[in-house]
Amino acid sequence: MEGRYTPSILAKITGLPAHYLRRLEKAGLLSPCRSRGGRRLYTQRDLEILKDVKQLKEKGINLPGITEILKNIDR
DNA sequence: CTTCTGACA
DNA sequence: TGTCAGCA
Repeated sequence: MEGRYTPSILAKITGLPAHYLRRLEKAGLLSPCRSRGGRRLYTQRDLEILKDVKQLKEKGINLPGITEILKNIDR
């Protein structure tokens, strides 16, 4: 039942641009999967992460800040 | 059309 | 963080 969210969907839900999702992935705080051709598949798991990321960003946190905070939580 | 990657400002 | 170019 993992929702396969395309970057546009996450961008809509999280309000983050598709490219920013890539940045989070590089930060190591996301858990994306790789599908056919190299397309990314985000799941409900990513939704939870992005939800936290969004909240932290609203607080005025940036990439490295959100990274260390979210990396502190293990689910 | 949509997504991915790399690079640059 | 946002935008550009090229590619699949």
